[in-house]
Amino acid sequence: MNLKDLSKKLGLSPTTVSRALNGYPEVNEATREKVVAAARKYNYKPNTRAFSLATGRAMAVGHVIPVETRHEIVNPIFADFIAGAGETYSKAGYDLILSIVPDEDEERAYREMKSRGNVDGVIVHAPKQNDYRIELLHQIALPFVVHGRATGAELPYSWVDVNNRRAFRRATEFLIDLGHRRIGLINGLEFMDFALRRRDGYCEALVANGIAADPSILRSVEMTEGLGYKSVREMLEQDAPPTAFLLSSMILALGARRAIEERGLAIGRDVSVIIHDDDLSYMKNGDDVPIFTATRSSVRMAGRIAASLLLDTITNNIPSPSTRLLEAELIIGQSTGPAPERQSS
Amino acid sequence: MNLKDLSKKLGLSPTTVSRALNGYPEVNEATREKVVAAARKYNYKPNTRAFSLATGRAMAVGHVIPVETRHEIVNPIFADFIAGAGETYSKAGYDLILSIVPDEDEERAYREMKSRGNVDGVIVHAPKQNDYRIELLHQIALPFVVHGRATGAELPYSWVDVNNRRAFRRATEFLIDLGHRRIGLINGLEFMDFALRRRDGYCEALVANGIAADPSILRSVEMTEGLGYKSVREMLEQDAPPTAFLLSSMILALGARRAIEERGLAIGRDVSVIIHDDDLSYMKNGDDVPIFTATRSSVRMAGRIAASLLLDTITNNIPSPSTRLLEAELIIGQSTGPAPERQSS
DNA sequence: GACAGTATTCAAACCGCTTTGGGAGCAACC
DNA sequence: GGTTGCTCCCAAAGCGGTTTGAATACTGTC
Repeated sequence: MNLKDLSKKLGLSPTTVSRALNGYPEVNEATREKVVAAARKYNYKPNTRAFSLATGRAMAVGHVIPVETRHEIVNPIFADFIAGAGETYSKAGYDLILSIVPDEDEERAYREMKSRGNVDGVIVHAPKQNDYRIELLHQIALPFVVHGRATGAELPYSWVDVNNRRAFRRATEFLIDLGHRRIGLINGLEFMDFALRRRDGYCEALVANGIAADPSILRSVEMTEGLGYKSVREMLEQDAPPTAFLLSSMILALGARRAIEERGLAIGRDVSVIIHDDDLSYMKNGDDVPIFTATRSSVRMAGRIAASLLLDTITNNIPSPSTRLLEAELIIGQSTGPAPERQSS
Repeated sequence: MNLKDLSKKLGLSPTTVSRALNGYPEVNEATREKVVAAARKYNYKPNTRAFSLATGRAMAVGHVIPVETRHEIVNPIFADFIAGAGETYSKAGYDLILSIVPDEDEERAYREMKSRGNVDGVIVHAPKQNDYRIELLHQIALPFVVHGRATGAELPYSWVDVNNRRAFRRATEFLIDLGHRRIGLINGLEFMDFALRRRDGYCEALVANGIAADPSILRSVEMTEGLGYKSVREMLEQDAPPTAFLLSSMILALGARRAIEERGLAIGRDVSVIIHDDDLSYMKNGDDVPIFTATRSSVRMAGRIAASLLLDTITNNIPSPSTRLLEAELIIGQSTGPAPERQSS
């Protein structure tokens, strides 16, 4: 059922039918009602492609996801972000186009989205320092919102981010206040901007308390269960193992727990652990009582916020470079406790 | 840069330019080369909307994801499936449209995809018994491939599935051969077809060995870390706790491990565990040596297969209802061992 | 009753592409 | 030289909407 068919059935011109459905004032109310009723009856929906060809609006948002190289981005955190963003899009009548491409095709993917005209804007995931995409998107004039920030970008841009630096500073201070002096950090990959900010926060707290950062208890890894296990295990095998760990994600923490318990140590007593909790739907940090002490910020909520910021940008409801900094809350769980007495060796 | 502009620059008609680029024979090779060169130079890409309006092909595939009710589908397993499917789509020049909608809008979402014409086909996720979507999609004539199967569907349809029944039968038999008699099953939600098949396989093996299934050691839950923990913990607190567990996913297993170790038991010695391993990129079952004994089948691969099956269906390269049953391999890890001697009480 | 003014409706152009149905130019053939 | 058969190119008609500009019908005014 298309517009022509529908207008024929009603004995009206396509013009009038289109106007009636789109709420234009120059159509008789009685006519409008008839049209609306008929549209419902025949289940008429305007063809998206024709609509957007005519209007120039694609009614879709793109997410470009590079895959299978340095960094595997299709992960549980990403899934929750997409879930949040997707809800927002479908409420607003926008489609979500996911473009999963090999790393080397990423730039091409953005360019094609623009030149083929199948999106009105994009969300930029996993920004790195001096991320080239910000200039690229400015240059090709494709509206965008960054999830995270890209230190070093010269042009202004819209972003939604968690205050990673402050969160990790507070978490580190919390451990220091508990008497910990050797605090291991298992961070995400440090070419990612969020990871750098987290390390900065961690280092700031150490410096402020006169503790020197020790590279042997710092790791920058892909945030998988396996690497969480491996990293923590290696650190625990050192001569002076950390008494506490700061972990950049729940997934790392699951591996960390394995390593710690495997050594016969108890979390919260022998070893303290603080994680960053993205509030993943499939890996909740406990129901009522949190398992891990954590800096918590829902990535699904970040998805919702980024999506609506982008939609507002697209429809010009909002001044263009617009930003949103979310604070993570520090929630106290059972995984932290006072530093154990130092063993005399 | 659009077709008209490009053809003007070349001094040719849009017709010829279009034909040159699309490989039609009735154009001089010299001309074609000129056109192709110019297209590259000006970075011309045909507008998708116009293309698909003209051809009737949307060049896109839809995935409808209901959210936030009985069952949270945006999960790590889903993410890996999408990653696999997405790779295939982008290689073939198709877009992936993700529609994340509240449960009650799911049917409408499919109908709109059809009537708005923005996809050529869809992948059906998480089929249930007698899934209504199969009849619906037949009725509205939208090509589709099901990831999984829907027992009770009357019409034929294309699907890609793992042989869940056999996998779980073998896993159960393996445990029985090791001497286990009380084998707990933590399954996915049993309105999902895959979960039913897994339970069937499990029960078949028990029956074949003269063991009665005991409802007190069967669970059907959402596959989260938290519920894995809770389920296993409850079972271990019973008077006659299971000596082995069969778990429907790696995520459940992470919770199970927590429950088991919390009780001071050792996996593989005191308690045996077999999981179904979807080979998730972020939760690998060990690198070289598998951690858990597992029935393994890559869900990312399933995504690739389902996607190409769908594309073949859309382009009529393949007889319509076409199916693919994948066998899971049983890999032996460190989480299984002989049943401990029965303790005399 | 002529006129201006307003309320409705419609025909046609357009968005950017594909594709049908010719048509020009040229060589080969009789 | 006229017909035939190629090769190569083009004008124009869609695809299914929106939107501009104009036409028609209906009001009220003097």
